Amino acid sequence: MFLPPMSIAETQAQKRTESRLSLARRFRLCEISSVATKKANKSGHAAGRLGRKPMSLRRLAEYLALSPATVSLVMNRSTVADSIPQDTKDRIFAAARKFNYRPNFLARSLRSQRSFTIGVIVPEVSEGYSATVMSGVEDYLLQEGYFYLVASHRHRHDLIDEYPRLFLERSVDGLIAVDTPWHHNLSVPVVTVSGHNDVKGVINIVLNHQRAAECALKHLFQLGHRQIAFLKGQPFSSDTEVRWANIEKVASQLGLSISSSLVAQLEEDSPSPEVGLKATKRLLSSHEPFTALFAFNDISAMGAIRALRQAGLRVPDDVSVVGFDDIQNAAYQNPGLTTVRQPLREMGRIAAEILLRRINRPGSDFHDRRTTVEPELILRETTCRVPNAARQANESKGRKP
Amino acid sequence: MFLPPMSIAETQAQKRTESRLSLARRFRLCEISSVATKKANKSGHAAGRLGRKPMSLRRLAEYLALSPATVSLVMNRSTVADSIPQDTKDRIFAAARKFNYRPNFLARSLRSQRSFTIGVIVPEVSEGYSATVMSGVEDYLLQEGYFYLVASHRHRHDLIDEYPRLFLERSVDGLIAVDTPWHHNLSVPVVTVSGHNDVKGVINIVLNHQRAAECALKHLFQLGHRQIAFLKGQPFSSDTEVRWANIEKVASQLGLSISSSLVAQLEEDSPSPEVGLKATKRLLSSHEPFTALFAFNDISAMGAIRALRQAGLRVPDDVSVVGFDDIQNAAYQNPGLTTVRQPLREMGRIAAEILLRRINRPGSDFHDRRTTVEPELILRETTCRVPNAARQANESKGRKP
DNA sequence: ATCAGCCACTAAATCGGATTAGTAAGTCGT
DNA sequence: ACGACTTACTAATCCGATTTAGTGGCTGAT
Repeated sequence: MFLPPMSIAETQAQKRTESRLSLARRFRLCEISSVATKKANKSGHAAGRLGRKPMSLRRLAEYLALSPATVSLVMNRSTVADSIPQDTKDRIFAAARKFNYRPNFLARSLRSQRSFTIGVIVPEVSEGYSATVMSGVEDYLLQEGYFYLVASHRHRHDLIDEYPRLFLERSVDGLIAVDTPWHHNLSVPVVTVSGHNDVKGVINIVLNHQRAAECALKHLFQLGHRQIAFLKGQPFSSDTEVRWANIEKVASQLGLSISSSLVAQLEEDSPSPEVGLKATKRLLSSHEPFTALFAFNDISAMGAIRALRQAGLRVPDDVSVVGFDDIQNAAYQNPGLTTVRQPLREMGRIAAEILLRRINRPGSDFHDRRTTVEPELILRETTCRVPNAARQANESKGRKP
Repeated sequence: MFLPPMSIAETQAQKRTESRLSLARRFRLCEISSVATKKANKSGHAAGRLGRKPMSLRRLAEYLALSPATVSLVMNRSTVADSIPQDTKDRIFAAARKFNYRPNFLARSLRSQRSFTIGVIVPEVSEGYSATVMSGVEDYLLQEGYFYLVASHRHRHDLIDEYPRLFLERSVDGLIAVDTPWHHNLSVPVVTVSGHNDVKGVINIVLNHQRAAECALKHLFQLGHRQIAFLKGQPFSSDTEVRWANIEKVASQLGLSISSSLVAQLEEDSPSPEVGLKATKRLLSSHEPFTALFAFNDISAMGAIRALRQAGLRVPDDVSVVGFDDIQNAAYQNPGLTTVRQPLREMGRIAAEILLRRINRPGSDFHDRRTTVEPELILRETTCRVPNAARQANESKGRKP
């Protein structure tokens, strides 16, 4: 038996939703301690004040003239404490409240071998993609009484290797890796978001990339675009290859041919649109005409738009642009960016949910190694029907072969 | 004596920069363990593999036919171990490497009362401001061998109260609060970033808001703008009041009068430019003319630009816009956003640095309760000289009173 | 009368390492 | 030859909980 009170209640009413209970559990803690601190403050900064050591189980037991064992069992609502009369229990709770007793987390974790902490490894916290996923992860974790440690590897291989080790050393109960290549086989459950390496025991949360490619390409196709340029992701991004494979697949299904000189790979490791700008310039320098561009993400799409503008092309009149991700302010670009939305927050939430499930019921869930979420095309203002001149050119081109 | 080896080296060479040492320390750990895992893997998935329990101090001591005390002292390079002959030490290190021994963090922390973990509380992880600050915080912390827990309060007062408590319960060594109103007086060091409440014992990292106001207003003033509209921050944002006070101060120094109908306060709690859009619409509905707008942040500036466009006004030709923060893609707006840059990453780094200093040398540093960083005006394309018609109107207006 | 069973607890081991106070054996000086 | 010092360690306590295996006293059934 471990973690906050209510364990009994949980066993008894296991059918009720877990999150409900966790909320209740958190609320209780909160209520108890806020009442306690108020009292403490009134009675002349008793506890919780700088310098004063927090109440320990032993001292609480001494005060109550009981053994630490009894107090612990009662506080944790262990079944072993069933035989303890209600008024003893009440005395214990009252004393705990009075001294604002909170069990030492480290001691507990040491004993129970559970830290209620998980590690999250991302390329870079300040970047929108990771940050949004984290936000979803956090949402679920905190609700369930877990906390998380974060580390950004910034695509350095040594750090990608080292951080998981450091996390394990700190006894995390599990790990979530976001957009990070994963080869480890660790002793704790791992869930990856947009990880595409098939390591056994690791569950992946991935986007339906086939559908994503369809969203974007069908849309452009229907608008009459046939000469489409692409910004392909950086080699280190774990989505790059799958996404590209699906683009090729869908393109061939649509009968679209992809010209290799209309594909530019993003290169630098930077969260700036600059990366997209440079790639698009390379695209433009090939002088092969195109009427639409499908970017690897919204950030690079923004850079692409700038490059196109600088080259005297209008967006969308001359070139339509489709982004990917639907980051926070994609809607507020000028013009508003048409993009393939990834439900990033949800992906984070799901990752956290699956991870906790695996932590709490080890052994199960080994079947669905992959969980897929669906993209959505968000129509805004960077795409339009291919201009007449271009269309004619396209059509005649289409007729020739 | 605690934390990774090298403590002795640290004492001996205390004059050398600390970060250097920490890096060295981390490198050593890294080197040792990677070598060890390689060996382990070669000799048939010995340790580190799923299921196998990690080596403990006791078992290591047994293997060496020494007491745990000896091994601990040697591993920690305690001065007490000075008298132990080098070959015994070598045997110990060799064995530790062989079995990939890593001391249990929880046990250590429990004993030494230090968790080498700090808590970071932010309004919302996925929002650019907090995320960028966190990135700076992380940078410094991980370099120094610390990890951090994160919690987003989303401006809910109950969570702002509760999370610090939960952090303390988890024995964090210190706390960083980003853009969060702070009234607590906790038992661990606290550093706030853009916190403006003067709680004793809490150090604030703040922007030089006077200079920031000067940057923006002087710039607009020099371009001839006299009728300037303002988007004031949400009441819950801890920068709102200071910033506004400084704007008023600088405006009066410049002889600029601020018309109350040209001030709109941001209202909703959302990271979307929508908030700025709405406020700007309110501004426009007053029908009082203005030639420039100074937004509370870049996000709201983006919304403002959209609102202006929708009202048929051109940016910057009809209305100049200045943002605040210089977030990631402010440069890639169309047109590029002129803004007052806050060195957010640096603020995070500094916060972490000061926090660790206070943790490691308690009692000192109580003097400088406030550390100020400097803003910088980033000129881009959303500001220009006030148009002729407006200038004439301004001038005649200026002459009248 | 006796034995089973319950009640209300508690002693003691455990988690894994840090640290202080010692101790036994050997060396050195006088 | 004896005390002082050094060398090379170790025993024991502590950090603050959790948890198992009891234990003594009392009740009720046979």
